[in-house]
Formats: sequence, C-alpha cells, structure tokens
Amino acid sequence: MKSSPGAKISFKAQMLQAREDAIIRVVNHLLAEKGFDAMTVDEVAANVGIAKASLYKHFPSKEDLAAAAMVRVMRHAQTYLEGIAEETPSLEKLRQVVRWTMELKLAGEMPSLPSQNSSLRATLISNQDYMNGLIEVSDRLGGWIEAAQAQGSINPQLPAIAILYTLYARACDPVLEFLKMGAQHTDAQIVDFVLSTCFDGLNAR
Amino acid sequence: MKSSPGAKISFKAQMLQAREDAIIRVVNHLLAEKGFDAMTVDEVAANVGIAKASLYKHFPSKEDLAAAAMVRVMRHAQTYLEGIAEETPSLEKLRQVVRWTMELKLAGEMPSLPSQNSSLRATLISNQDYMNGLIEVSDRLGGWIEAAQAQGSINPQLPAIAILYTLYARACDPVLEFLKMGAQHTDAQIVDFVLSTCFDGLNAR
DNA sequence: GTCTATAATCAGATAGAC
DNA sequence: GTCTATCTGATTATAGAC
Repeated sequence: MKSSPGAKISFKAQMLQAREDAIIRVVNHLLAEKGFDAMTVDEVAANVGIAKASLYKHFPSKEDLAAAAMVRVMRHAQTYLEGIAEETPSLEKLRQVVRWTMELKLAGEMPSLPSQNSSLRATLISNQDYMNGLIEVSDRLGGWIEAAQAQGSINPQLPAIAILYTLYARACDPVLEFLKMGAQHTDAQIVDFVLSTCFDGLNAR
Repeated sequence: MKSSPGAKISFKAQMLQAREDAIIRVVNHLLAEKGFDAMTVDEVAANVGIAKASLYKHFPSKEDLAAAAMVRVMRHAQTYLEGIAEETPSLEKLRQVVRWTMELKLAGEMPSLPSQNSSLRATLISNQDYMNGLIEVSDRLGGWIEAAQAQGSINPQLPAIAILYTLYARACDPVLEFLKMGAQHTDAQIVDFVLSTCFDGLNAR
C-alpha cells in the first residue's frame, strides 16, 4: 500500500526506518571498535536486540551492513562540509575537516574497513549511495586542495590526489590510537599533534 | 645427538633452519599481500610445498607464524639501522629509515598485522625475540629523534613518542598503496611524495 | 618430520513456522 | 518481519601411520 495523500510516511515505514537506523548505528560502532573482520553478524544482532535472521531481512550480507555504515558516514561528512563557511580560507577548511575526522575517530565513531578485502570492495563500489557520496566529498575536497595550492598555502609540488589520500588517511591513522593507549595526553592534544605532523610536518620550521 | 667438536652445526639442524626460513619467507610475503586475517594456514603450507600438519610441527599456531615473520623484519631493520653511517645527521638518518621502510612496503615485503587482534597481540608481546628487537629499534630511533630535536632539525614541540609512532606508521600507510593503484607515478615518486608529506608537511614552505 | 585424513569450531547465511 | 533451529563452508588445529 502506498502512503496516503500529503506525502506522509506510513507508520510501518517509519518503524522500518528506525530499526534500520538502529542497526546501522550498532554496525558503525562495532566497525569503529573492532574492524570489519573481527565484527561478527551475531554480535550485531545481539547488540541490536533482534535475531540474526531478522537482520538478514534488512541487509543481504555482512558486506552490505558495512556499506550501509559507510553511506551513513559519507552523509555525515557531506553535512559537515556544507556547514563550513564559504569565506574560510581553503587551507583552514582542510584543517577543519581533518580535525573533525580525527575527533570522530577518537570518539569511536569512525568505522574502519580493511583496504584489501575484495568482496567488501566490490560491495562498496557497486553501492551507488556510497560512491556518489565519496565522489562528492572528494570533489569538494579536491577543489579546496587546488585552491590552497593556487594561493600558495599548500605545497604545489605535490599531486592533488596525493594530498587527498593523505587527508583521508587521517581517518585510519594508527598514531591516534597508539597515543591514546599511552594515556599521556588528552584527546585534544593528540589531535593537535597529528594535525601538526600532517600540515607542518616533522621538520622544525 | 649434540653437534661434533668445532661448533659445527649438524646437517639436520641446517635443513631444519633452511625449511623454517622458507616458511617465514612465505608467511612474510602473504602477510604483506593480504594481511593476517586473510592469510590462511593452508595457503602457507601450499606455498611452502609441505603439508599443513608439518607446518604445525615447526610453529604451534598461526599467530606464531606471524610473530616469526615480525621477528625477521625486526632483525632486518636492526641490520639496516646498524649500517647507517654514524656521522650522518640525525634528521637524515630518520629520513633514510622511513625511505627504507616504504620501499620495503612497496616491494611487497612489509608484513601488515591488524592492530586490534588480541590473540595475536598476546603472542607478539610474549615473544622475547620480537620484543627485544622492537625495543632496540625504538631506542635507537628515539635517540636520533631526540638528537634531531636538540639540534633544531625536528620540531621540538612534539613529544618524541608521537614522532616515533608517526615514523612507524609509514610502514602501514595506505597512501602508498592507493597511489600505487592509481598507476600514475613510479615507486620512487610515491616514496618521495610521502617522504615529503611526512617531514615537510602539506603546507607550503 | 612428513604425510593423509579428520576433528572441532566458528561464522555467514537460510528454512520454515508464526 | 521476527523468531528458533539448522545448514554450509571455511579454517585452525590434531591424530596417527610411516
């Protein structure tokens, strides 16, 4: 049955949506905490509070669960990017994005996927929502990178793609968790250190 | 039977050693190619050309296989470190080590382990050869880091431990493989890019 | 020590009732 | 859609002959 006039969403559809959101939040959390391989579908089901078979009614595979979490992160990122003031200098925009990314990671909300797993890779690539989000985010960051290079605030010798990857890599930088394990510094300090190494480099200035 | 006078190693022991070296080389290669989780013991046995049960006579578990590979890498690193000329400036020593590390990775010889797996972590920590190697390497690098900071060639604002982790992280930097996948640059160029972002940072100088 | 064969376990996915 | 119960395949590890 289609929704009634006024484009109202049926109660049933709302419940469905809410449940899937709950699932994705759990998946996101588990992916951040233990990674794709260590996360089990049983665990996801248990944390959501439903049976595993029910999970498979919503998502056809473990890979699709992870993909859904990545789509969510992409949407989240797009929202953040759109919130950055237009007049902010390009370099500062990039710094803010990296900072946001690392804070997400330290908060245990950044899902981490193995870059080698091929079945997962295939699922992600064939996921239009994910790919669109990824491309849009990359385009926007790419624009900022080129602008920053043009105005001489970012090293123009480096290919823009190398810079883009370097920024993305902060989302899975093991330095953050190692420093956190050491328990010698606050989260804010850790972010500042990595932000410094990322943009200023290790060399003295 | 003990070895005969002259401290000669028995033929049998030599064969054993050679076989274990072959195993570790295979493990090292597979760990570099697919990572610990994706590597199966069957695969290792097949690549070595022996039965799986024979493998387990040499190493008691999959974790111990990985640990043996890490011990090998540590030894390799120590040899490299010892080969660096004493009079080389500290900063340059560090740059050389990072370069060597990344070249090893691009050559498919740098094993990569998941940082979350707890059983693997336990095996590594209880492996004296590995821990000794790790500590010795860290001590040496730590000395160079502090020297470089003292003479003002590396940012003295950063904790030495953060710098050490940042250097170690180059051994599992996804930027290298992503750039390699793009096939737009030679390995030498890729190394130079990442070396530049690591020491000079993204900012223009 | 090496092998073949097999155990034991775990995890992704599904059947079928309600 | 949700559940319980089960299937299936992959993978670590071992038994036991030679």
